[in-house]
Amino acid sequence: MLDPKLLRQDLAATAAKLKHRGITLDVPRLQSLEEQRKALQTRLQDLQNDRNTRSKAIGQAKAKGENVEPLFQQLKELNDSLKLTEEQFTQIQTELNDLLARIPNLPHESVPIGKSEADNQVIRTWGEPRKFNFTPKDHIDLGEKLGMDFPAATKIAGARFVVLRGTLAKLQRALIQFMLDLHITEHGYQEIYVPYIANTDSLFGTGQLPNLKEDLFALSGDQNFYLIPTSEVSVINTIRDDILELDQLPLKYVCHSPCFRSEAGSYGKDTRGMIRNHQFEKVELLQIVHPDKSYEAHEEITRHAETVLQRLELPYRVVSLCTADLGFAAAKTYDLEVWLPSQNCYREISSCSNTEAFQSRRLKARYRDPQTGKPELVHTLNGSGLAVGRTLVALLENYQDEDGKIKIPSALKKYMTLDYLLPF
RNA sequence: GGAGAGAUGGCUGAGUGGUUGAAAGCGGCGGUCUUGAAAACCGUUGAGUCUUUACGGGCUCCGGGGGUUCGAAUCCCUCUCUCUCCGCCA
Repeated sequence: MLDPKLLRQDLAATAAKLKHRGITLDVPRLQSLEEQRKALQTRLQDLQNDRNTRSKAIGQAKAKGENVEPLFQQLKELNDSLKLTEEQFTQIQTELNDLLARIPNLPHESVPIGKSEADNQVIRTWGEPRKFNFTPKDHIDLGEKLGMDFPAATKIAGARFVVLRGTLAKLQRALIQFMLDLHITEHGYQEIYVPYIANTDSLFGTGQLPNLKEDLFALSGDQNFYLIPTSEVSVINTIRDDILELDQLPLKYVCHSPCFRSEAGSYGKDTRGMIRNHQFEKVELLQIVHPDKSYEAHEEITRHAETVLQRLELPYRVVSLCTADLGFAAAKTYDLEVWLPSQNCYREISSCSNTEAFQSRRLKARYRDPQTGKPELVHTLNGSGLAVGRTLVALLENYQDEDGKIKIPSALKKYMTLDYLLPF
């Protein structure tokens, strides 16, 4: 959520920044709502003040044994107009809040301005795409002979799921272990295990609700539960409503979890294979930091995710998403894109974002400033380190040989204890 | 699933319709004393929000939501969560 003060004091400038994201603020409506809010709130509070002092007076009069009947009558009348004002105020406030809750974060000044993903900026490229002396197969063809079973998954659940068997399932597990160990022992993250189901407060806090409801799997029943689309939801919500001490910062968590996404609106995109599934494994990096440190942390978290690809010797590039391509909560995002030989292009495998105070404001997640003694909003960051399903895809495609064997990169040897995945 | 007990500030914990945003203790911060420290003593110490250039002032908040009342932490309804006992269970 944006700071409501921005919309009061700096509405024109804020609207201009959102324009770069392709968002048009209804400025006249916001202005009018804000004016009404202000007038109603002032009136309401005056009336409440009046009621409070008069009620206290009744208490005092009663204690002295005076006749309080006339006072009652006055207050009843006052209460009528108070009730009316309260209703009007609540209505305006709700309308304003609903509007505010749907406004995305403002892009950081360093974010390239653009109209579509075509305007994303390549920051750096690592590694050389391998030259094949045969036509490389895609992961679906390769996987078919390695234990990747889509028909079985379709029977169980439907499209956009996968069953993995044998060494391929083990390879996925090895990737998870490898990533966790790397981030824990070399990058200083604490491992954390969390629920994969979250309530509406949590999903509002990280920004999936109300705007991105369509992307979520909702559970039936009267509890308003959702499957998490990323462990970011669960991990970041551990600090909801908290006031942290300064010396607790930064908090750095690494979390492996499955992620569940409805992929509504992506019909026809990546329908085959493991690129875009309803359920996938992810190792996620989270940081909760002092506001002055968040851009430093953003570079760091990106480097941490890159390290995974470097150790696996997978060519990739880092892309700074332009204003039009930023996610709802992000002020700035670097995507990591890995080379996929079958598609002859780079594909997203990680997304590292600084949400600044956008999430923490929704969450009321704060730290105490020792100078002033006052609570201040923390900044939150998230980065995939990495999406495991897509890493598996990249591994198969980049490490294949002409016979469909897959070489295991040396970084994984300790977890796999074999040199090749062999087709059967 | 059955029976019962709870949810109050950073923590422990009192409060039961009226000057209670809340006793007391602990913790935190400031001070006195001391060469320094401890102890003791004194003071101070919740969050959010509105308004104001500021000083200040107001409003809201005692798990969430709703209700009764001139007035609710306190009474009623409801939901959530926690604890104890029984049953079931990976």
